[in-house]
Amino acid sequence: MDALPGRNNGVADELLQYSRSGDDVKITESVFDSHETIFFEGDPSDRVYEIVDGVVMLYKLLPDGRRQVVEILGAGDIFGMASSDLYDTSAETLAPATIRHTVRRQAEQSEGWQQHMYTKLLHQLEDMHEHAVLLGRKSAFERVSTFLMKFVIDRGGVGCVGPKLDAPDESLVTLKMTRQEIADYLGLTIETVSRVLSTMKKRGLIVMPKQDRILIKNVCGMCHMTGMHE
Amino acid sequence: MDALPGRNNGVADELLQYSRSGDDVKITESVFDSHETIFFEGDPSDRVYEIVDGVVMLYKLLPDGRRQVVEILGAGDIFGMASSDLYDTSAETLAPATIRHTVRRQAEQSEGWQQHMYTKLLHQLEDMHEHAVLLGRKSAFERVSTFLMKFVIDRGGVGCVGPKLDAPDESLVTLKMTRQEIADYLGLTIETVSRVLSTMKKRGLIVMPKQDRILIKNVCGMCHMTGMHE
DNA sequence: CGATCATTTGACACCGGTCAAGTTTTGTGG
DNA sequence: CCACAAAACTTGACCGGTGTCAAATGATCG
Repeated sequence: MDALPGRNNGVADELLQYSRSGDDVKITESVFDSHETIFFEGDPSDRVYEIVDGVVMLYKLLPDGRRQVVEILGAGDIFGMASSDLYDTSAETLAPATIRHTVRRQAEQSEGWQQHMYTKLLHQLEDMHEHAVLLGRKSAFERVSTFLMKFVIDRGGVGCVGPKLDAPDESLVTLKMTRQEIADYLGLTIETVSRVLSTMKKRGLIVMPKQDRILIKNVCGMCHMTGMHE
Repeated sequence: MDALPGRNNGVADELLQYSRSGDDVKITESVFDSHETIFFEGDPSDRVYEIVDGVVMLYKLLPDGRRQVVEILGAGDIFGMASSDLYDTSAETLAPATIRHTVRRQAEQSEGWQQHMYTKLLHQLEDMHEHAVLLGRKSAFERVSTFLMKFVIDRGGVGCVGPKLDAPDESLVTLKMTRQEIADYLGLTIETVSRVLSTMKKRGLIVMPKQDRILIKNVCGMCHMTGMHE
């Protein structure tokens, strides 16, 4: 999966910028492989993280093992803030990632940082609102369509320009999530995700040259299957 | 529905406290009846609101009318912040409410306000994570149980003390939402909510002296049906 | 090339949605 | 306070979309 389009995939300099107000603030940059755990739900929330590059998912587990992926974050996004002294989710990379971290207490003492967080958290909250609609009210087909559209840049949003006329309206999406992770994000089972993709293939809506490459043949058509248009 | 337990139901003085940094900041306090709309999704997001008293829901609609209630807010909670210049949800009172508002641009210019928002938004985000688990992974029975437990103060949380032994572990909940609103919050239909409550009644888990009064006969037992314990 | 894991596909069950009555509650006017 | 209408809620019958379980197929990596 490529970094999510839409906002701040630029240089990740927020921690650097805002943590300097203290005296000996240490910023550490680490490289993670794909599917490495950064922290677990319930761990002491003593660090905040910023994604320089890569993809990270936040998820929660129920005691019987059911999992819900609650957020998918990309370059420029920040995570690890917590309202208690424990993380409320686990964090795991979905793709190789470069991630900076610093001490949460220090970051939070910086006024500028908290102001920056205001913007970041608002975005995250609005994304969660949208995702709640998906989880609570959309069919399996609509969920997968919405998911695929997330990775099509500059399309499907409020200011969607629509397809260029008399040109194929295609877009190639490269997934960096397994079917299980997609299912856990969309509130479905792995089998349902697979079946929906197969149906889309059968109907000529997508082509799948590899399991993790999906060519959307008609972006505008796909967009109208998300339940969000018309 | 009573104000949600758990955090900041005290005096709502945040707007007052933090908006004073500008010179002629105007704070307006209004009284709303039950089921009055405060703003609609897509309206210009020029005000921020603080609940002094009452209950407010935020919801989103799909074009075909499907509705998802994404947040339920009580005294001390703040809403109307937006990352764009349009509200991403509609806001409507669930109970008679006293609500303060001020100009968003003015509030956001206040450093202290943004810092305060950091804490507020973190809480809201964590609530949304929890709600995503409910919407994505819980059965109808678990959803309704979880919903009812929201209104039982000091129980079911991480530090749950459990029931007092040799005493009935009861709790009376007064709902301020219609079945339709509960359904739209839990991602169910009105009929399913009704059926689950009837089943709980049949099993002696609850007593319903009125449609909006639910006496939980065994809080600890109810808590174990939320899917969150063992 | 074989072992292992991920994905797809099939058969079937069942939870929760849909549609359609009933029933209870609420609100209004006399 | 009652009569009536309207709204909210409950209940039943039925069905369809997803989940479950199992097997087959395809991908990946020594």
